[in-house]
Amino acid sequence: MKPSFEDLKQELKIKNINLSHQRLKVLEYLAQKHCHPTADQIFTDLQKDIPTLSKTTVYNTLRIMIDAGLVSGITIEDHETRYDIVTESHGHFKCESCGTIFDFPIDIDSLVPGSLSNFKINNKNVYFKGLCPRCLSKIHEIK
Amino acid sequence: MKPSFEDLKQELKIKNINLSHQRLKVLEYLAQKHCHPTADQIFTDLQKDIPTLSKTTVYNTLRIMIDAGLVSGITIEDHETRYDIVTESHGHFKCESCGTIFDFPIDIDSLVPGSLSNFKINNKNVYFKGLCPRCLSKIHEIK
DNA sequence: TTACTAATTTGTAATGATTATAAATTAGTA
DNA sequence: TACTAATTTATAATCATTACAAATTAGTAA
Repeated sequence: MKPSFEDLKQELKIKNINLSHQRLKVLEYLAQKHCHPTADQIFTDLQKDIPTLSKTTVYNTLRIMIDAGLVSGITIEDHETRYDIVTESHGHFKCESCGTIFDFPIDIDSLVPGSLSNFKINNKNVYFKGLCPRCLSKIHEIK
Repeated sequence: MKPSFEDLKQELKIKNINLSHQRLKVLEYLAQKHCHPTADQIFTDLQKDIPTLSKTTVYNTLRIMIDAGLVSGITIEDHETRYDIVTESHGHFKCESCGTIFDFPIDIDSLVPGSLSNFKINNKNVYFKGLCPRCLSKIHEIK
């Protein structure tokens, strides 16, 4: 269950982060679209609302949100980071054909291996790669 | 258990990939050092043996090995790929302080979630981030 | 060996995401 | 209203990776 935009605004206030117009728009975008956008996608879409928007601001804002723990950045190859409102434990599946990222439920906490008992684990990630149902069916059509 | 350098050479022969000097050196490096090096680390170290080595060759060779299924490239943030001889299922832990990557045993196959039943999964990855024991003890020393 | 062809390597330049920097703008406050 | 700090913006820099084309090397058949 994703936190609502209102919840997120609350969080920022608590952490003493100013709620500027640009920051709110970026956060709203992430809260509403659950599509794991790249920084560039966020920039391009928000530019329609905020014509003066700068890409640097998008990057700055994402950094601030990540540091505040509201947003996570995930990298699944392709040297492009995708951003996501932080939610409960889930895995990511990236389609190698269309690039879409899908969430899937997984109990990552049950994964804790005994061999890391002396490590401080801050962050756990599970990601799979392959083909999504839509791209699979396209391949069948071609054949 | 990592495959031996001889096993890997065998694999390449079977796949009809020429065993050039440069390719063998890259493969040998990965088979001997289990340190998940970056392309740049491989290049810098091998340059001592092969002064004429080009970084492009390192990238080319890694691409060929990945396509052949002998090597895997992992990206854990930081927009730098690290390379690794493909072995049985294991997770990766990256220390956020020193950057070292540690392997840990984990049964990734048991993770298959029912919600991905219509997806074709080619690749499964588990990575954690945090602090390794050595960096943890350094922090304690400072305090 | 020699000559020819294909594969490989190399160096340089291009790409593209991200970051650094500093000036311009905006917000907050007394 | 004036001042200060925070934020945004535009531009340039960085850095891993890729594209490309020339140079080298290897493989093979005469």
